[in-house]
Amino acid sequence: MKQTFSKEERLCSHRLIGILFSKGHTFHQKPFRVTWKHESLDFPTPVQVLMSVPKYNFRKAVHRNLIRRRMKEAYRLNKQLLYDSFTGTGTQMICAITYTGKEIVDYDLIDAKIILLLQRLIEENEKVTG
RNA sequence: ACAACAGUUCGUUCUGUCGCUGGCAAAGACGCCGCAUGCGGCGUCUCCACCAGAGGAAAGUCGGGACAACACAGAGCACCAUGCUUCCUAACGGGAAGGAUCCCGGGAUAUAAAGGCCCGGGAGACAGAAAGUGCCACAGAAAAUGACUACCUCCGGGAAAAGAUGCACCCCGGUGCAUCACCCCGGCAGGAAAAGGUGAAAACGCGGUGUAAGAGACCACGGUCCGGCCGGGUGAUCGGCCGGAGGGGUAAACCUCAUGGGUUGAAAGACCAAGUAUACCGGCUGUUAAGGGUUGCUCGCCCGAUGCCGGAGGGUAGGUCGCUAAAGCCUGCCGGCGACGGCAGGCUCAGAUAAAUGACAGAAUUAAACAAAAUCCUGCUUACAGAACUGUUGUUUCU
RNA sequence: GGCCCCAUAGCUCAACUGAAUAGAGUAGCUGACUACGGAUCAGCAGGUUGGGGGUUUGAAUCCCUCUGGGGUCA
Repeated sequence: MKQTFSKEERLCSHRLIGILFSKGHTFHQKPFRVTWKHESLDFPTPVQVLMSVPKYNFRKAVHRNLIRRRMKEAYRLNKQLLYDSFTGTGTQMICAITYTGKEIVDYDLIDAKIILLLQRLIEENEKVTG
């Protein structure tokens, strides 16, 4: 099981980010807000994701970096759950995870909540693919 | 040894597993080219290893630059900034050393007081108020050509018991009249700035002479300011002598003087690729031009037929460079009180572009403070657990 | 990343080039009016002028610095 998090797995295109936030679907998972949309990509990876911590809640760059790195770490270690549900379906997805909590949370809690929202995304993907 | 203050330096480390960004070269895949047909070259991608990977403040964006574009010919006005001296620096509103002023503490001398002198510590945007304008509430006579009270002179009036002088009468000490002094009231009069409750601030301080009353009007002592000469110092300035002045404060009020500043900032800018609309509406002009050109204005300057300007709208939002070898860092020596500079040797130390330093476990002391590069450098300011060193002061113990 | 602006009573705003009690509307409290409430009338309270420092006799105002908030630039 690969645990990498390379550039192809991150959402970098300005154009796709604009499409995602204007036309994507949204749900909430306690400290996070998830925006997702099915989209065909130029890369073989099943999902492209971006992580964001808004400046409104965390004024200092150090705190934003800390939370975003914990989110990235949790996604990197658990993303195989999501990838397994996409194998063979041929669909691709773009997704944004925004931290909406107002205080800094430990890694263990972030890890548990990331697993929950990945399972929700798997359900949404199965609705489309049947 | 402990505590306080000041300054300087550092500001987590190691091991294992997984992961991120850049570099490097070996290997593999793909594409192109050359031919000697399975080898070479070039480009892109992947990738085992290996190497490097946030700060003293990276922050605030406060000051100054480098660099870039614009119109980097030029002139004037306006505007802005700075303001003791010398030095450091690429430059600065930064820094070093010094000077004067002010404040605090102590001491000596002297005494009417203020002040000055010596020692120690501290502070500040520290040019000019003697070029001009404005302002200085309330209180107070008055806040800057000072005159309200009180004072003096002059003028007018009043009062009269007592005073002085002169004249007259009675007749030998009295009476009457006039004038003066004293007293009171008044004045579009003058003098004076000494006393006066106020105020943040009151027209050099104090003592005398002087005068109608007074006053730096004059004198002694002291203090402030200006100019000249002599001496010390690169200079600010200090000391001495001579002459003069008497002038409230405020320039982080306008202002004056001196010095400096063109404007805009890497979303600057250069190149490549892709794509769209040479469409629509309104306005303007014919070469001695309309109009335009990231300077506040005027002049000047430049562009100006593939017409220009404005409105509304359409397209793109990818890549390369700028982008890190620099006013660079470390060590040693030399010069300088110091900031700093010079010489020699060595080193190469993030370069991302939705944006990289993390997670977990263990150990050292245990959980480690403040806090994240975005073109770069330099200073300032602000935040900050802990550690080390140096100096000063105080207390205690030992010799 | 650069540039610019703002902060005054619980709320919305004044106070012009410094002048001594910082003012108005609304909200609040008390009383009057009313059978009760609203409206109205009278009165009261409410401010470290975002924090700190400086200039000045005197600062909401002028200067410096910090904090918080907002705008703008391909």
